[in-house]
Amino acid sequence: MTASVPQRVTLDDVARAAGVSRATAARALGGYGACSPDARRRVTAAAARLAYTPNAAARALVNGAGFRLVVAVAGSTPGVLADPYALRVVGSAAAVCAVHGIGVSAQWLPAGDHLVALAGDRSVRGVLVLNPTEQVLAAVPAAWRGRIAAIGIGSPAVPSFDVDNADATTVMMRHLYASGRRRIALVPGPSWLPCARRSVRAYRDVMLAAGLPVRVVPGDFSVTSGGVATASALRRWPDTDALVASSDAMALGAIAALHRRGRQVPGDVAVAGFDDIEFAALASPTLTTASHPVETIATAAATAVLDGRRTPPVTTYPSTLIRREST
Amino acid sequence: MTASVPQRVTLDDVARAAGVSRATAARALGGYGACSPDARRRVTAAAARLAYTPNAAARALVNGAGFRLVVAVAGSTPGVLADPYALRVVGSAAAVCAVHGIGVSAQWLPAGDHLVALAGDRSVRGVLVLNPTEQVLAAVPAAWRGRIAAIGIGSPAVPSFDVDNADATTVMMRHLYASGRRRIALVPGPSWLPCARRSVRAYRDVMLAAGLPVRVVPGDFSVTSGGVATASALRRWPDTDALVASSDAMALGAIAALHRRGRQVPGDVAVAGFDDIEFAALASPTLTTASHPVETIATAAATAVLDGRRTPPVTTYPSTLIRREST
DNA sequence: GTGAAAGCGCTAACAC
DNA sequence: GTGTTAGCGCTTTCAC
Repeated sequence: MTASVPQRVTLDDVARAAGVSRATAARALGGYGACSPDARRRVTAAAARLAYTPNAAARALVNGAGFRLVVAVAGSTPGVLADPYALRVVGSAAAVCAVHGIGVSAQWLPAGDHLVALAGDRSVRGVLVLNPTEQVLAAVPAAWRGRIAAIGIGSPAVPSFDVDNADATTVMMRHLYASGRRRIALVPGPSWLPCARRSVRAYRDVMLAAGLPVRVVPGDFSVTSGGVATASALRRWPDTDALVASSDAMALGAIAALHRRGRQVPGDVAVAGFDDIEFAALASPTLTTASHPVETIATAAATAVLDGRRTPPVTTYPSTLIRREST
Repeated sequence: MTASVPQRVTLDDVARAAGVSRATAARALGGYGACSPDARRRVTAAAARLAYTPNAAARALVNGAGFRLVVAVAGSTPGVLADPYALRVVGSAAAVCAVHGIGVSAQWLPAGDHLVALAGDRSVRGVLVLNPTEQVLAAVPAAWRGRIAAIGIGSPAVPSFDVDNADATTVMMRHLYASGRRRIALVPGPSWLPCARRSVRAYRDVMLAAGLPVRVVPGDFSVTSGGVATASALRRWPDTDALVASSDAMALGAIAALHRRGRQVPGDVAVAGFDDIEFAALASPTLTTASHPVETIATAAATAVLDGRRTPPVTTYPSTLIRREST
């Protein structure tokens, strides 16, 4: 260890060391304006030698770029911030931000118009909206194009990064059908969530095409709601022989509820989840589920916002069926 | 919704609205210099009316305070960033940061001297070190006092925020002893982790005081390591009648390993965990564990760093025994 | 008690 | 191709 607090190196120091003006140094480093190869070389060398790192605050101040990525989580309660799914997104974003020398802050998004306030905040470099609704996206100011991305559905102004949960649902339904299940109930996420409606649609399509009854009991992704939905499904349709839940938490809650009622899994009722969390493989029976590449999705979305590149309107990530004992 | 992109409100706007100078407005809002009660009232009212939020970039620039809180996670691989425990800390910090208008970035801390680089980075407002070792803390520059906190052990320069895992271990040991267990093995965290050594010490004290054999097989908090440690413990001490793990993940891994070997839980071997994660209550058998107020701890540590208040050298949070079926 | 003014480090017009 | 200059929004002396 040498100096405990290294002297801060500014652009002025670099310029002086390279024998040029500050503006030239900025151009050389930024690579935008005109600059002689020689000057560029000298500046680059000086910057490297002095271990120059630009002051992000000054940069943010002058060009209003902002210095934090906000992860805005839509949902009905502030508790959505503690959701494991949201945490994985925030964690991935925080790792991406570290590389850019900025940070991520997380906040609950009770309604779309809160996004407008963020747009007016100069400290905000960009926004990642988690689980947005059409209303939330409709509130996105046009000026935010390129500085916002959605994990969930998108809109013309907001590129979407999401798992292909319609396909995942279809694959899961076919798997259950192939293994002889016919009275299959779906426990999707809350009905206000567009991706939950996507799963319902995929489920309906398969069931109707097979001439089977449609049975949907919405949950909210939580363990508790999985138990409640299971109770409700069994009450309404006692002959149910399979339960497809849109989260592993709900599926695990469903298994617990079935066991409490003396039903065998998968003997009496097959149960499938979604996410492939670590404990899916530890449950008894081990849980059949579909993978959900949350970190990949969040990293891509954060990178797209921070790099400000043009992004396709929708990027879909595949989900893989993982067969275990519960089906 | 009115204007799509609200005009940014600056201190100048507030000052003008309140009919005072910018300096007075700053003093009134900051509450430091001299300021007449009347001016203060007018300024406060104007700020509220205009929904003024200070530009953190400008503030960071002028007083060099930085605009991100870095969560530095010590560990042997970058994978520690994806650990559920680290994610909960980052998530809590991100929520605290949102209130302050700044962000959090997360990075792996392979060695203590990486902290020195952070100290030289003016964009860094403060640091939260997760699971530090004595070596890591020894590398903390003195100038960082008040801008750094540890979740785990501390040092004279770094205040510590941590759960009382010595006490938690002792309480758990007494519980097992009281329920008749005598051949109790401990599966603590990795031996480089000071808090793991604390648990071991508490465990030894109880065992030695009771004249019982000391049996320790370290793990790394993961499900896998819980299984490996269990196999190792059963091989070395086949008469083991209880396993105390320092994480619920390891305990769940231990239960799975025991079941694979045909051992009953808790009939043959009692198993206890630590953390009280959601799935502890869903496992079969449901898992006896001890609570770990991670969010409370992380929020307190982040707040202490961001507020820059004087902090006691060590703040300890209690853990509660949660009795379930596995013991 | 209050205002004027300097300056944090950087970018971007604008002259030369 | 390069240097000069004017701010970005805020804090903080220093006069008054």
